[in-house]
Amino acid sequence: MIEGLQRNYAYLFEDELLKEISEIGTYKEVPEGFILMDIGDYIKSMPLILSGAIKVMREDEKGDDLILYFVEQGDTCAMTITCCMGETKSEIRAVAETNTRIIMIPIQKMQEWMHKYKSWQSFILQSYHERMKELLEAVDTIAFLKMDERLYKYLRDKAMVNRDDLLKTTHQEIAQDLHTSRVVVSRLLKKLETENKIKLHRNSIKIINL
Amino acid sequence: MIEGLQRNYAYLFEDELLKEISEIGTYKEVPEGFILMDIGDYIKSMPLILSGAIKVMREDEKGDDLILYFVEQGDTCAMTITCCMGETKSEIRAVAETNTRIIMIPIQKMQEWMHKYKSWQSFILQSYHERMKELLEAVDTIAFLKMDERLYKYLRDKAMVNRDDLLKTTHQEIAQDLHTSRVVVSRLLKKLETENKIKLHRNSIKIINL
DNA sequence: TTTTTCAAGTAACAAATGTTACATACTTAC
DNA sequence: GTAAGTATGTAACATTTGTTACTTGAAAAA
Repeated sequence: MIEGLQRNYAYLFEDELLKEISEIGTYKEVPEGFILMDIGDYIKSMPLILSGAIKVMREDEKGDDLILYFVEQGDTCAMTITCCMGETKSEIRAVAETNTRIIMIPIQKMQEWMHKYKSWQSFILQSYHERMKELLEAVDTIAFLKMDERLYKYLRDKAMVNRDDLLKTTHQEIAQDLHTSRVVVSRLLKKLETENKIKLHRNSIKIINL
Repeated sequence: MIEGLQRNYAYLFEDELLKEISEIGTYKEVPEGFILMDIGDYIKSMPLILSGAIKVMREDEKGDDLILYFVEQGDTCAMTITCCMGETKSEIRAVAETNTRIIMIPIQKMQEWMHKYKSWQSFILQSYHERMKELLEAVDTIAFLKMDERLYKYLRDKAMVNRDDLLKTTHQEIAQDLHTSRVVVSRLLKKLETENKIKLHRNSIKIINL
């Protein structure tokens, strides 16, 4: 368990804190598609990602989704911090994009360490900063890009966190993530194919020149 | 100077911290339209709002704006905290929506107080939480609402922070805030008027049943 | 008063996105 | 094998949003 911790967090945290994390945190492996946190959940622990990736989603009144961003190893979910601090409900849904290994830290420790370890405090504040920036990037994408650009960006981001330029997915799933319809996605994917940016297959999409 | 501080922050901070704030912070009055912070600026102090309101904006590659949210008295700009902590550039533009009174806190103190005062640490984290929530609400608005709904929400929000149901503004200004065109705004305003939600005049808009 | 400037109204059209309906082809279950 | 289910392709059309161009009317300047 401690090896993934070493690899991703050793340069961030002092040894004593790393030791505490490995003693107190609970190691967890979750499969692709696993819902780590849902909208309205009360959060009692925060995840440190050892490997894999997490998809952060927002939901509209009708229950339809919209992807905000992906979070990768070495990161945590800043919305969790927010929720833990304020003891409020989650505003987002976090879904494992790939098989993912995490360490869960209970919120009491999280708060305790804020005072005890300067590196932990920096990490928490830094995480907030990162997530704020990602949220702003999500705003840019949604507000300023047209759907074909959003789609291409989504495919590239997804390929990136999956470390694979061949995406196993369907047009329907993509449409759900982008909060649009399957027909629109098919149409724009076809366009991207004629532009030689992707290659379409059944149940998969290959990204050219990732 | 200390009176606005008392009114908005006395219940949040211990007396000693309030005293430090009033000694160290610099009082500032800025007029409507004043740019408190621009994209790319290096931030050396953070503002505590005593009265008034601030409009937080994002910019696209072409230099066109988009409003994210309004910040009111009793709040601070969480993006500032972010920037101060990380010593990075501002990601947003902050413009005084009304005449606004603020206290500026230099970043050294800001960090020092994080360790010294528990109430300050809570305030900072709480501010992050609030701003994160507002950003998510902005995402909802941009991603899930149609332009007429966004427009109506904008008008109501603007009336709220101005504490006036008669808005002094032009269609052009609204279009810039919503990242659309004047013609679109005029069209939808007309529609809102026929729905008896607003009343249009030259250079002003009256909100019915605010 | 006359002229100029600015805000707003509106028509006509273009582009982007969303919707419905159906065809086709691949995969899986039987 | 055949049948059923699923993914994709595509046409036709509706709606929303963006753009251009021009008009009207109010306010400000001359």
